[in-house]
Amino acid sequence: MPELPDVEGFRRALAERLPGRRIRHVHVCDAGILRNASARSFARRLVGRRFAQPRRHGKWLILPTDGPVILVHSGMTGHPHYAPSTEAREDHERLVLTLDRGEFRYADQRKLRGVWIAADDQVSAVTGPLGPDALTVDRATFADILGARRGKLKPALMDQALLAGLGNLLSDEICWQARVNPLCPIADLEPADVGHLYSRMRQVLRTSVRHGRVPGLRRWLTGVRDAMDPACPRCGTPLQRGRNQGRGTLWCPRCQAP
DNA sequence: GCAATTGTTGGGAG
DNA sequence: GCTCCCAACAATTG
Repeated sequence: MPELPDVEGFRRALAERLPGRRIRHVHVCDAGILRNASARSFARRLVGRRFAQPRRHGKWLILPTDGPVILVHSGMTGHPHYAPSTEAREDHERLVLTLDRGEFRYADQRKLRGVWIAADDQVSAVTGPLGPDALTVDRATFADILGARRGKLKPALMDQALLAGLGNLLSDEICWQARVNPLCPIADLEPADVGHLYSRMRQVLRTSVRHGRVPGLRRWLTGVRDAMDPACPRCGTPLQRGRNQGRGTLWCPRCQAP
């Protein structure tokens, strides 16, 4: 399910357990999950290392050690987590690092992304270009990013190289709350629209991070988007469905008139 | 069987 | 170069 809020939840949970733990043993249950190393070299480079404080940039979870850095991208179904050694494994557990106390585990049903290893100064070579993190970007930078972009709003919000962390659900939610059409050309936005987008983005992200995921609140678009014939939670108008970059897009034709 | 799903990537079109 | 769209990746669900 991961978008930024999920990954931030993973990070916070790991931050309480991982720092200082030493890696004793590496068990790669499914080598397909390792994207830039063999199971053998992955293990060789990590055994004996000690975890430091986990970080996050957009949807990337960054797990530094006193040696290399482990990079996790959860795709749609990945779940990095800490567990006591005695705790039963989840389904689709792909990687288990036995620590001096407990285990770091990575479970992932679909394996759309996975796990990378890199030297500390090679992180961006793995992640590729990333814009500022959506949770901490300031208002002026946000406006500058949109101002420099030519096309439609939603593809820009979802472009990780522009702004890191927003996915399909969050982008729709933010546009709806800001009452801006997701397919609107950015050039047509008023300065006030950009301001609303920024404010709603902050609010949506804060609330979502508090929930550890994008919540399906009744007064949010997320609360109705899986309904058969969803209506706008604000005005009751039947919502409109579209397709954008192969993903479902949902908006209110009245509140978000193009 | 078909379509859809909250992730990214690469190729190709305009 | 920028922007956008599709197919692909994989597994499951309606």
